[in-house]
Amino acid sequence: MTYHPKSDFMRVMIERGFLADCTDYQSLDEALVEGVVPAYIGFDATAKSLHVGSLIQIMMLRWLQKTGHQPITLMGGGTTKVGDPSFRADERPLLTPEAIDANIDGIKQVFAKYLDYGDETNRSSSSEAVGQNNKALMLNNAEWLDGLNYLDFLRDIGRHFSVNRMLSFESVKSRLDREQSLSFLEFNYMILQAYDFLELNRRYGCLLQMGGSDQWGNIVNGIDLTRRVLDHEIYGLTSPLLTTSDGKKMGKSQNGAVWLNGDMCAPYEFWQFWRNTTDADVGRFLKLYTELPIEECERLAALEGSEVNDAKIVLANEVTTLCHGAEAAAAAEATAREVFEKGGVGDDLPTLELTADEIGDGISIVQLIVRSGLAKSGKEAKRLIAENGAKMDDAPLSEAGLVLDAAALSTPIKLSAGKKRHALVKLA
RNA sequence: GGGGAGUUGGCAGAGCGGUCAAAUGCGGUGGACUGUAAAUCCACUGGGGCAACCCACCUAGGUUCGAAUCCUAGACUCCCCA
Repeated sequence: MTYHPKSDFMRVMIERGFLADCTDYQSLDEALVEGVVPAYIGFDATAKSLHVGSLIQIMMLRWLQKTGHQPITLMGGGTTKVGDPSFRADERPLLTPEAIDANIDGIKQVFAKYLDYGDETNRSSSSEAVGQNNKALMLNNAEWLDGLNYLDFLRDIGRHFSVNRMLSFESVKSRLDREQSLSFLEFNYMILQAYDFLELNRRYGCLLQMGGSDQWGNIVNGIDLTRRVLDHEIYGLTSPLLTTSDGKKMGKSQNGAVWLNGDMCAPYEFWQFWRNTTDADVGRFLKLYTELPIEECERLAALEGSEVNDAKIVLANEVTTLCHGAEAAAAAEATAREVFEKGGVGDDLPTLELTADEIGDGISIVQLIVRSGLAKSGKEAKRLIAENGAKMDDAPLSEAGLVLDAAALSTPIKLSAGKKRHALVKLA
């Protein structure tokens, strides 16, 4: 990167590794110097929570606000009804409108922790707020997509799109090359997303759309459309698509996706995810996911040998603090130290509470392992036991048929799967 | 509208009447080595059940002593022609 930005925002993006590509570095940079730039990122409501894969976008919005600009979080209430086909091998199952609304409610919760939306009264404010402050805006594209009239839309918007060009986008090419079907419904997604950008520019003066590099095509479409319809020049900026250094997709743990909502991924598990970062990723992640000064990130990343573990603890603490608060981070760290350094138990371990009713005459150890989340199925639990990977209070379980009664559970027991995954079981 | 090909475990992809829960690769889990790292090596890896055992190769029927494999109908996908 030879470009030297004048704006704080661009400087941070470049320094910290957020920048994959930008449609026009210089003009965007100048706009950022001149005044408050409203910028948006869209989030589709395909699940009740976002996961760490979206954290990089959230951090971009946070930096945007920190450097004096206005973040707009756009919920895809309308677009989720269509489903983004970009770089996907198959069609997503269609979600019901109710499910989408419920997902949006879940997703919204997390943003309040990262962005300042101002007072309730300001939150839904319209154009009035724009340019006057940099309070974040929470919007939903269902607002303008739900009521669209098909023919009007085709005539006003559709005429600006060339199917030839749409087919040439990398995001759908692989799908077509693999001879997988791409429904007309999905094919329209990029038009709707482009229209979002147009509407956000028209209504809120939004100048910039950000997103992962998989969104490049969709973003560029919005820029082109806005130029044609409104003759406004607006910008796009993408972040690299993150994989860990060992080539895996960002954000998976043994229990699946690492969610940002606390009720779907406990702070302790969240903390563990970061604590287990691969050595090679520590520096990169510190810059992207924490707000520690660059020099500090680099110092920590340079630690040698087992000392990088200290850097990983800092990383876990910082990221967990942003997402769940300082208290939760401290509790997670305390539990981790207790469990891993002393081989004991900690309050923050995933805990399964059973009522006397549930136990009845006794409950099998296999069931306990499954219900505490250490195995996905009974078969898996039994396999674990057979391979000596399952432990109860640190003693290997040898008997898969073991049944525990209420008396055996009168004091909490610790179940372990391997060396790293632990859970507590106790009476409610 | 007509013709052809296909649908197999988390994914990719073999199998084409019994020895098939089903090759192989990826992914995942456990173990060894370590630093709660990476790389490497070893093992395991469809589901339910404490177990006996049961369910399972798109769906529903059928033929067979016996079907993922054959037949019929249906659903979905891809290709070619109009």
